[in-house]
Amino acid sequence: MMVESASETIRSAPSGQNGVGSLSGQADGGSGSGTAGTAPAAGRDGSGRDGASGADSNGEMSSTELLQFQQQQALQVARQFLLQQASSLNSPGNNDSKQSASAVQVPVSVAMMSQQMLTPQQMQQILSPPQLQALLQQQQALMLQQLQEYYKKQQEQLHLQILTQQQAGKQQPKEALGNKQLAFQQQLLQMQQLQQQHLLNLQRQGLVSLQPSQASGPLQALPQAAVCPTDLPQLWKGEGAPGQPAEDSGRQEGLDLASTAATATSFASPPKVSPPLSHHPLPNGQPTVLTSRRDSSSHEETPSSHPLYGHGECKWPGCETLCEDLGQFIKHLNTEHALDDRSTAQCRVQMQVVQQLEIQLAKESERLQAMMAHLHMRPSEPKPFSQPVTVSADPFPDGLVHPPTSAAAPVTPLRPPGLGSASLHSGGPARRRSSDKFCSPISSELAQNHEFYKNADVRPPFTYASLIRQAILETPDRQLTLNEIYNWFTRMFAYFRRNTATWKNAVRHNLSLHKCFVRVENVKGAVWTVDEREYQKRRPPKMTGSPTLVKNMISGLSYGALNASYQAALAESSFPLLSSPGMLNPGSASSLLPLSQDDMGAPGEPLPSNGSSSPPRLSPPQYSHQVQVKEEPAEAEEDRRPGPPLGAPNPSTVGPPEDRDLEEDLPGEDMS
DNA sequence: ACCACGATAAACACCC
DNA sequence: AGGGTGTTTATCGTGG
Repeated sequence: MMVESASETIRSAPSGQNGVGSLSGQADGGSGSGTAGTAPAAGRDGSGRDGASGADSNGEMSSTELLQFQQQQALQVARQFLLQQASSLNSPGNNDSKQSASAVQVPVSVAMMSQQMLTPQQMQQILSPPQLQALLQQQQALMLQQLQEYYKKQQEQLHLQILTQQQAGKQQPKEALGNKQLAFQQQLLQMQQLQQQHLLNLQRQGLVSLQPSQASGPLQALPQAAVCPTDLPQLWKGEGAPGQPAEDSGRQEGLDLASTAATATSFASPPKVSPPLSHHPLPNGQPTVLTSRRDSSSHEETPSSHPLYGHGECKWPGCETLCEDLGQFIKHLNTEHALDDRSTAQCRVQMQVVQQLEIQLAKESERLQAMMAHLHMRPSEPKPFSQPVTVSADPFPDGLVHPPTSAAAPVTPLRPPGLGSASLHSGGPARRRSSDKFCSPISSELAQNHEFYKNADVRPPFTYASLIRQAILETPDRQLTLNEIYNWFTRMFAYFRRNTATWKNAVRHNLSLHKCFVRVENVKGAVWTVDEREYQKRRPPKMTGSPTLVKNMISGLSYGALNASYQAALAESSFPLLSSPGMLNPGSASSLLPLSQDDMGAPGEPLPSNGSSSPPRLSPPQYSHQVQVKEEPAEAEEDRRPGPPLGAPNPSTVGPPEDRDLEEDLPGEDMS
């Protein structure tokens, strides 16, 4: 109890009287084993950067400095994105608890209102790892876009400066001019290199901070792929090679540039393009460069515009602060919208808004097409559901769980991270019982996100019962001692490396409470086994994917009007999964062959329509592969078939369970 | 409002 | 005595 008090604030709820929030509570409170929680450190500083506005001492800003300034701005924005993301991913507890208070008080746009109570942690819980990953990717993508814009502008400016200088230079000695041009071109080159490095680093940082300990985890590949490094160069290329400035592109901005350039009197300042710009990503994601370098933050009317700045006011969601000029705005941006939970949350919300809008757009487009087709306005190729649908529908229909890692990557910006039909809901905290009902099969989900859970301090979206069961089923002989169960928890989930007292108690509680867990006296003491039938019985075979369910699933993301059609879309796409007949009677098979249903996982787990017989429920290959490779070879395999238990009595046939079996024989049927 | 569930906390018993 | 293990009860929040 007191434990939470310290950290409990996490939940937006000011009145967190209830222990609910304690999930992470003790975690951060206690210096606890910050095994995974490297992020906390990273999280904080974000805002620390400013200061030294006067660094320029000269009062004049060289073009180089201008560039640096802009780069810094851009990078800072990017950094914030990444840091926020990373820190929130890594140490929800630490981070959030501290700042949740502020997170709530922010006025936000209408859209955000609905979400404003979602703290990063909640987001975490709401979103499943793949979703989080997708989010991250999207953020990165967005960020990169921003960066690219910045860079583009910088380049344009540079070119313009060169041009204007050329003209102005008529009065100057040619040599000087030539030098200047050279210098500029060099700068340009350097800048471009820097850009690439920055971007790469940023990406890497995002990854690193996301998975500090996993240099080569599957996750890592994901974001990179998502951001698609290859895109960047292309984009940059589009801007014109260093040697050949894209003069045209620069024209438009030339106006303001010219004016601003005028302010920057000393044009020819030595190309001191900061070589010091070491881009070594710090472990905590703090680019030294950004913080250390004198930061321009203030004075200087930076010529270029800012996506968040328009009509003299800050366009940050919910913020309409008036800023006279860009410089002021930048200042404002850095102070008011620095790295903190609030910004993070807002950012995420914004992303979701965008995503949902995109989905909505796709949906509406589809509808339009259909309408037009119907009206014979044009031959419509009823192209299968476009992006959103495929997205939401694909999670595991074929059992081919797209590798959370790689699959997410291809996900274009359209991929609604939070929309995987099955995962959305599930993302929620373990306590959400709905999670169990229609989230992906725990085993497959686990297999997919094994690394994620293992390293990220995120609470798995499964119930204790599911987890315990999974732990037990993962073993060859399907039985575990309590301690082994504990170990499995800690081994598999970073989250459970923390509040041990709490969850261990919960585990014991669950073991005792649920009939599905059977204690069997063994030579080596007592072991716990799973009575599949009981397990399946536990829950109502009710989740037919009713619209309401789906609705609820996304209710957390409600976006007013958007919702209606969006939900409809989602529902549509989800139904195939949720309503599959197989789900109605998942127990049938399992009741007979408790062991064969490895991933029956949560009963509610959406299973491919094959119901009982067909094996390809969920990509066996993947599942077994992952697990095998990572942790316990063979176990996974065993899962799927009544594999010959090694030596130990088959749990399902062990005494006690047997009795129970007799008692209730046809659970499956009864249910419906 | 009611109920089922799940999470959490805590008291208690038993055993080593 | 103390810790690990089990059991049980109570409370709370969520969601149907």
